[in-house]
Amino acid sequence: MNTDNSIKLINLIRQEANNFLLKELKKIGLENIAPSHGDIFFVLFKNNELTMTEIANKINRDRSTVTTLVRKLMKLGYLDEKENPEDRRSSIIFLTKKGQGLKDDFDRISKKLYQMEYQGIKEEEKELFLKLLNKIYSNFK
Amino acid sequence: MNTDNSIKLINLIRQEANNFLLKELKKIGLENIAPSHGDIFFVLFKNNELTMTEIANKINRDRSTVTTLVRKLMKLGYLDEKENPEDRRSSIIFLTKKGQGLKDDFDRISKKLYQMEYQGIKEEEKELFLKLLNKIYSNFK
DNA sequence: ATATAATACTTGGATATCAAATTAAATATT
DNA sequence: AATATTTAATTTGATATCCAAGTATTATAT
Repeated sequence: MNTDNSIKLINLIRQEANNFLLKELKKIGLENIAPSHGDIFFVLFKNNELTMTEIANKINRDRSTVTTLVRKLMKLGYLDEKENPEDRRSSIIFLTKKGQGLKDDFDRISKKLYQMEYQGIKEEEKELFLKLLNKIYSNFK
Repeated sequence: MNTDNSIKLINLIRQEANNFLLKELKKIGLENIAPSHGDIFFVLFKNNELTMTEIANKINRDRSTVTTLVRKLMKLGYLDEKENPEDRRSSIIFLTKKGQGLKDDFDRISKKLYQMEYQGIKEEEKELFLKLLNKIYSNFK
């Protein structure tokens, strides 16, 4: 066999993980939301303040995409922006109180996701799996 | 550590694999094409004739999505349809000569993709990797 | 000091995608 | 046989996404 179905499986796993996350986000009141919105929360929990371009780089999306994603989260009251004193072309995006309030939920959901993912998989298998994912990713870059 | 970045890596690998495929498809004259279009070719190489619903199930897309994807490939001359004698609601989709002509290219590209993916990875590692992908997928379903 | 280039972001246009509604045909129920 | 339900496909409407083009600001080069 020259080929296998690993890429197909990767696509399927991604879909299932996304569906899981969307369902969990819905439970905490985040509706009509894409996984990319979730990614934005994650990078802001970690970094507090970021420009549009920084967010785009961290979540691997086009800047114009991030514009619309962030605008939506602003409209919903989870994010806000302020002037960047160092560069008037850009503004700084940050979490509002309402946005910060979701951190515990996100941590919990994230934990649940990985518990589900690795159910019945031994620690050393998991480590090899991660090693191989990293290797494969670098093979493609 | 409760969590890792495996899902993120899976997303990144998927993106890179998609980009690779889009680039390769462009080389053989298939432009403005999505990976899902490629998936349709693959299932038709394997099955010759399929209804819209059958294609949708095999490529894991909504039927309305498949409608537009197939219409596009028809307009480009790669696919055609004929009446389904068993059910007048549905029609049967099949590859034209032009579409069939892409089979060798697809096989070559597919081979190239997996060679790139598994570069520097031992056979037994690859097998465990596939086992784990299957396990993880079933964990999510 | 001024022109040019680079950067940050937005806008506009296109497509993939899905969900919900619609239409038509096949199947099941009464 | 008449009606109801299910199914196949499409249409409609919405959003995520990208790319290309545009605007404004900052950095660099002449």
